[in-house]
Amino acid sequence: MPRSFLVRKPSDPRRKPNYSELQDACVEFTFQQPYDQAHLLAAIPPPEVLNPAASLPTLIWDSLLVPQVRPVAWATLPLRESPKAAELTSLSDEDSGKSSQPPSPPSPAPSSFSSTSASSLEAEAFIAFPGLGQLPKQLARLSVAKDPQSRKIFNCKYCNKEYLSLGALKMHIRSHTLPCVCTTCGKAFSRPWLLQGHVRTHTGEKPFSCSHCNRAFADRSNLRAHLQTHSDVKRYQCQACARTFSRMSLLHKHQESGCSGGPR
DNA sequence: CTGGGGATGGGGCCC
DNA sequence: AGGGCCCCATCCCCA
Ligand SMILES: [Zn+2]
Ligand SMILES: [Zn+2]
Ligand SMILES: [Zn+2]
Ligand SMILES: [Zn+2]
Repeated sequence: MPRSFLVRKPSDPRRKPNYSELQDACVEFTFQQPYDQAHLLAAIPPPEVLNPAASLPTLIWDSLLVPQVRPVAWATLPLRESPKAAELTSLSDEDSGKSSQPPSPPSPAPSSFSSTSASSLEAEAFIAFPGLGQLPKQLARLSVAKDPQSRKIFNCKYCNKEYLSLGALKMHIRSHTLPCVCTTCGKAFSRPWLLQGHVRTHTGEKPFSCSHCNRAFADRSNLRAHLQTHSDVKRYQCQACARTFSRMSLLHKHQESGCSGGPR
């Protein structure tokens, strides 16, 4: 129920961000509310289920600017050197340069769990399941196998996903342990910056503003999506009717609702 | 019903 | 090696 946390304060737009709320990042915390179901589900994502090739959006921008032949389906590959990225960078420069963090105060390093080495995995497990005794420890223990090419494979004990690096696995495990907890509402997140973005929903801080219309956003990605609305040529095109859309989700809606547009 | 905003999850890259 | 940050993908809602 993400929306339930939406606390906008239109009458108090310039309220100073309560950065003290960030201190609670990744501290011990006992879940007392039934956890958001969607959140739990998201914590165990079967990536293969998430529309593998259902969508084949044509990024008009990219196809225009990157003449090389490549599968349209992969047109969403990150192209950091593309003009698109350049524009984003330039506009975000107005705010805070390259950093997505607003003028950030000296953020206290979350120390309670971020000790390095594999022991941090266990620490996080205990944080996430304070009442489960030894179980988390076992769950968090790494299972290292080897694939046919004799590379190490790290399995997540929560969902059995495989990773080729310990770092990747550790990062993933955070999505189970959710060590970063908002003191305002108790919602937990896998990473500090995710919590930080969430805290903005409490503070109303919107560090990313559109240079075209002065509208501000709390999230850079949402600003990016907004920028599309200023563009004549939208990134996502329906292959059947050639209509373009600013968002993948809109293209999906269009296709699922039956594209009536004649072929061309 | 469509478009757009809000919120959030995760992988990847860079320092 | 790990933390931070970036970008993408989605889902949910509302005007
Ligand atoms: Zn897992
Ligand atoms: Zn909160
Ligand atoms: Zn704008
Ligand atoms: Zn169409």
